[in-house]
Amino acid sequence: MSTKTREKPTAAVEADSETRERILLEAARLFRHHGYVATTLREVADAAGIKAGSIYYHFESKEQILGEVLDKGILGVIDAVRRRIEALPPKATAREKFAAAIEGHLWGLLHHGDFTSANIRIYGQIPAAAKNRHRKIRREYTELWDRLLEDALQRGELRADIGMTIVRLFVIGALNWTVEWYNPQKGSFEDFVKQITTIVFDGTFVKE
Amino acid sequence: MSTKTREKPTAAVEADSETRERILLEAARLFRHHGYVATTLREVADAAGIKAGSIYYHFESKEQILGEVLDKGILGVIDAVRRRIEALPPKATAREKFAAAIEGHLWGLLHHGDFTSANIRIYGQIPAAAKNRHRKIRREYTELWDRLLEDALQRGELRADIGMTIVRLFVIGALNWTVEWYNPQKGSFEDFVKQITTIVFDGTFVKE
DNA sequence: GTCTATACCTCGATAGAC
DNA sequence: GTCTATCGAGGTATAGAC
Repeated sequence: MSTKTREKPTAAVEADSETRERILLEAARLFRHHGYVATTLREVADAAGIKAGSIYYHFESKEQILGEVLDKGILGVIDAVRRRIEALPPKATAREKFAAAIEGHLWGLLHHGDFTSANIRIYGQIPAAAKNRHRKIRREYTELWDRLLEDALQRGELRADIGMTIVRLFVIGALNWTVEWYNPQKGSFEDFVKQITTIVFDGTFVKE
Repeated sequence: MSTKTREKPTAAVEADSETRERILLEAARLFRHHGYVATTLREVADAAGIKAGSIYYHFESKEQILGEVLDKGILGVIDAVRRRIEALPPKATAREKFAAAIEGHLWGLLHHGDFTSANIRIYGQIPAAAKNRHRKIRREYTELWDRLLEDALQRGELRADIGMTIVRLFVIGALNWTVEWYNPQKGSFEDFVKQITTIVFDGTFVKE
């Protein structure tokens, strides 16, 4: 009984348990479609195949679940954008960098749809405490875009007759909202990105 | 006691009472910032300067208040767009019509900020019954934009290499989201409209 | 690690006085 | 037309068995 075979050290890595992940996944989906307050922990538990009380073994509170859902939403996007920009050759143009950022943003956004949509939809409505925690990470992300725009402006690639801040707010807002209407059954993702990128760079109307 | 002076006929016009309007206004503001479910009728009553029970003299239920808030949000926008398009001379170009629609949309949107933002933020999260009532009016509005785009395409003013539906979804989504970040203290409304319109028509980057 | 049972709270809505 | 008082339902969170 003492020297039993312990084949795998099972590495004390407290890898996220499967149940815990399922709770987050279902919470994101329900937050997205019904809102944070309207979603009950009984619903989340039900969707995850457990009972409500069991949630508290994995999380301290409903608000903690909210926090992790919000994190997953934005971190997935940021990561995708950073990767694509870093993968570019050093002498890439501002336009190429900007295109990489758009593609990364859309990929991260649509790839984690429930998390990103939940983030976008409910961010304006969450408790102030949860909002404060996320303000910093959001600001870092906008600064990343501002650096891209600043670069493009100095190289003469960005239009100079529109405020940089308006461009950033308009573009990120427009990209974010695509998660509300994007339909993967109406064409490939690559094609979708191409069209959105074209609109952002060159607009929707024929040059006068 | 019978023939008492009744000076003003007070016109049986059941004009929206002041209290009723105040309830809608505060409800819109609270729905916008906290969501529909998170907002309690006690909060609404408090903000409107009455007690919770009194709300039921003016409305049958919380959901009825929601319906009227959603209506005000979208009807104000539709009305502003229609007016501006109808005010154009008959031989206006598609570009001029589209610009008028953008200006009207932004004006209606930002002029009724609490109602339109509440509409946009919570539409994805309201009870199915409330959603169904509004689907029709939303569809009529998108058809209005589709006619503008169809016209522009046939006249060769709209780019032909981007799907019309994508353009409509992207543009309306982008415009709607401006209510989340527009700051009237950072320039005039006219200037704002001009910049947004330029981006939509001609994009953000210098022509290659 | 998940269950049942339940404490405690606040919600939307109603009834009836004024 | 607004008030106070209250009902029944359903929320988050906890305690303790298994």
